Amino acid sequence: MDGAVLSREFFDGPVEEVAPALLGHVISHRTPEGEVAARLTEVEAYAGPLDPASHAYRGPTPRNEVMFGPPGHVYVYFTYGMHFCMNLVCGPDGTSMAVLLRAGEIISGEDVARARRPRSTVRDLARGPARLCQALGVAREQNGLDVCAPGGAMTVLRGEPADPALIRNGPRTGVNGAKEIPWRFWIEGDPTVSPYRPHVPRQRRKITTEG
DNA sequence: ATCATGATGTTCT
DNA sequence: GAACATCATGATG
Repeated sequence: MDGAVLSREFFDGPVEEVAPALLGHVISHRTPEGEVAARLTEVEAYAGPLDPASHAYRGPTPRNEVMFGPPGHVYVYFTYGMHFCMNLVCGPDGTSMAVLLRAGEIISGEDVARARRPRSTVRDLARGPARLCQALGVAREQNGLDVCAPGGAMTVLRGEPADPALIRNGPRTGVNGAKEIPWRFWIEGDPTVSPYRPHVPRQRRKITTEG
């Protein structure tokens, strides 16, 4: 790792091309606790207004506004009442494409990541989108950060790009709409890639058939 | 290894 | 009110 930050132009393109191109590069986040870096092994592309699975499908809202801004910024959202997930915004300002970072291998700051996820094995530290955010210390406060600024708290560093022969793609994990769009990308054989789970509708908690 | 389930609260309708 | 780009845990093979 030579410390070079990926340029904003890298993110300023079609999301289905940027997403696989990110595999092998490195997301790094510095906090007072220390710096943690993860080599990306699994991502998903979301295509804005054309994509029923995208948070931007129904247009801008307070939550998704950074998706509509310039590329190279982080979109963080809160889900299931307890987890954060992070995306990198792609495409020109005014469009709303983004790449969900789903999994990675911790390559530096492992002690800090382990302190944040004390019950996790090393392999599972960033194996899943919410785990990745936890290991990196990413939450609401990081929403909107620019990852293309050298010296910034959060950056995407140039790593060894994944061998194209090892990149696989398939349907996105846990999404309801547009199940046929095969925009999950991962590095075949890497142990830190998360297990695929199809979408399951939540059953209603309370059933009041009696009384 | 797989499967089922509960936890939790924000966001949009 | 319903859905939600999930995870940890415990049961089972």
